[in-house]
Amino acid sequence: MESTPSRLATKASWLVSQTAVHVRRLIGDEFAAAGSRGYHYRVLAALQEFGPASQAELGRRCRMDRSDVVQAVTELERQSFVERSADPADRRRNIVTITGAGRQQLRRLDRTLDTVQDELLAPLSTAERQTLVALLAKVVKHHGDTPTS
Amino acid sequence: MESTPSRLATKASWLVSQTAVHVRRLIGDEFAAAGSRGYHYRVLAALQEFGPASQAELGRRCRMDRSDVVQAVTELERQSFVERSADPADRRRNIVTITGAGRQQLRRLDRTLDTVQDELLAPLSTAERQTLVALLAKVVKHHGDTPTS
DNA sequence: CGCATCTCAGGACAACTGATATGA
DNA sequence: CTCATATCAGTTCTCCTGAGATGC
Repeated sequence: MESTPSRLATKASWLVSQTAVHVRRLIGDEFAAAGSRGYHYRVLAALQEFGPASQAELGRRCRMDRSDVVQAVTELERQSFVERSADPADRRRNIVTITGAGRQQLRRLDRTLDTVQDELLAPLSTAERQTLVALLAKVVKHHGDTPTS
Repeated sequence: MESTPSRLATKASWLVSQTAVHVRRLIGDEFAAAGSRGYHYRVLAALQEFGPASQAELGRRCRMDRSDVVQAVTELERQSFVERSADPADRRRNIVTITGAGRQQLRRLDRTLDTVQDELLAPLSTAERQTLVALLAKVVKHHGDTPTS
């Protein structure tokens, strides 16, 4: 059995990327079977938690590009998971609202994520899982508060 | 300031993916400026550490698809960072060898990765960094030993 | 024959860029 | 005029699939 170069095995960047690969592998098929993908989940989750929002708002909350929001909302609209309506107060904006079916889809995707969480962190103890999540949250928060733009 | 949905902020899958985004942002431009990308680094690192290898072998070590190895090696060959030669013992195989220029490029990319490592883990203490790397290594190892194929 | 290797063509996803139109 | 919003078209990167040609 060939082993991974040791210089890679000790680098956080490699480990993070590889872990992300496993996440995508675990989630990918399940989400696809549900007719969704990562972008859809993010949008639905933001709408559920913060209520109706403009697309620009969604982009900032979900850390998605404006153009990807357009596409995701269009697809979600086609699936009747969200609704787009003009904002009377600002006619540039679309107000995006989650529907009942959208909430149901979100619950379904949420269950998938919980299952994946367990599979992904299978080799870790409960304490280790909490530690990992806390450390990653710290890293994400730090770089999230110092955005590229 | 809009905040991220809390259901995302506690999920390991989201945190891992977002961290991977930051990794790619930090590495991306630097690697591109050096005329390389992640796949190139992996191949060079494997060659440096284990010596000349066939492309199939490189694929297994770097966790890369066979078809991506072909492309990466072709590009590295064009940059004179590796050399391809037929294996006299098995004429199906190409023996890929790293060149002097390739070793130099690898050192350059390695320095970049070290810098990125520091930036990425900036908000963590030394002990926390070690913990994070250890936990991620555990996860990657677990899922690596249980491959999809 | 089965099996491994290399190669090519192309798809899916996430992230991103630039240009354009419109309205505050 | 400046700025924000929405949209469209297109690129890059990684990961992955299927098919073909060749050689063990």
